[in-house]
Amino acid sequence: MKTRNTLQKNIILEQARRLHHPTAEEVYEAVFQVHPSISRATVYRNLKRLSEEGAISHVRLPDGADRFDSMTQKHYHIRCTECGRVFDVDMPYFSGLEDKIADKHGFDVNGHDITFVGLCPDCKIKKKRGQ
Amino acid sequence: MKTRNTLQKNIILEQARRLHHPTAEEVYEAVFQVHPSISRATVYRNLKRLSEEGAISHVRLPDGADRFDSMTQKHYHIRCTECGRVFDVDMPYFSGLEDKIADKHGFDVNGHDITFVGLCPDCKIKKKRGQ
DNA sequence: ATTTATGCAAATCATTTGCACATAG
DNA sequence: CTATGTGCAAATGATTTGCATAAAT
Repeated sequence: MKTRNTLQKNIILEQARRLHHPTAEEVYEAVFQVHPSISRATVYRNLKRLSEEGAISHVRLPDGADRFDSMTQKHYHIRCTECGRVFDVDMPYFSGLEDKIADKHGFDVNGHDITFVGLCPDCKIKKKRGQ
Repeated sequence: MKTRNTLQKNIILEQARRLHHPTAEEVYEAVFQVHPSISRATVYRNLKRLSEEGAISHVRLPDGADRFDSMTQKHYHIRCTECGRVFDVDMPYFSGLEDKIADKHGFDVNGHDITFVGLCPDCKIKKKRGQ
């Protein structure tokens, strides 16, 4: 099946790129501002297609809704336990990590993900203020 | 609030420990065999309590339902992309990993998780047979 | 006796799907 | 023209919650 170039798809890509690790819902809200007849299903479908086509990447985290990222190279993420926001981690990617475990388990290891959790700078300040 | 020792809680712990990285649904099914009046809500509530109390650990993965693990020390997991089963990874825990990123982001980093994905030995065989 | 836990059904949250209609190629 | 995409509403899957009743301390 060849994929088409629709108005909706373009706006969704634009907003997914403009926002910072948005969830599908956040993309929906942004697209809604400029194209109010958009439906959530269209946003979900296009985010899926766009990541299959490699225009964005689909970030699945161990908690909460999936997010989308304009940075398509492999890298790690950190999630704030307080506000839930997600940031890129500036740490080199462990390209050799898979090989270290393959033999021990008999798995064909295809990839890995590292997710850090912690308290982001903004939430640290809010917490300090609160007490 | 102090937590009570109920029949249900004991059976849930026993089954969660006996099974291998079960989902809540798998625990429910196992408990149902011995105590058919069990409700899913009770299973979810007790798995949550048991992991808060440290009897089991709550494993959140970037895909699919949460799982529970009798191995309560920190360690990594690998998930088969074909059958979805989860296994422990026999690789030393990176205890110093958080420190490496803290300064660059202003986060208070509290932990990390590594999830590997790949094809498990059983699914490798099934795939080979299928073609 | 009092408080916590259970079972049920309904609610919630993220995401997917079926289907009739619209539109890009 | 015809296949692919859209919008809607309903379905799905995982998990949580409100509430009346039951059981543990």
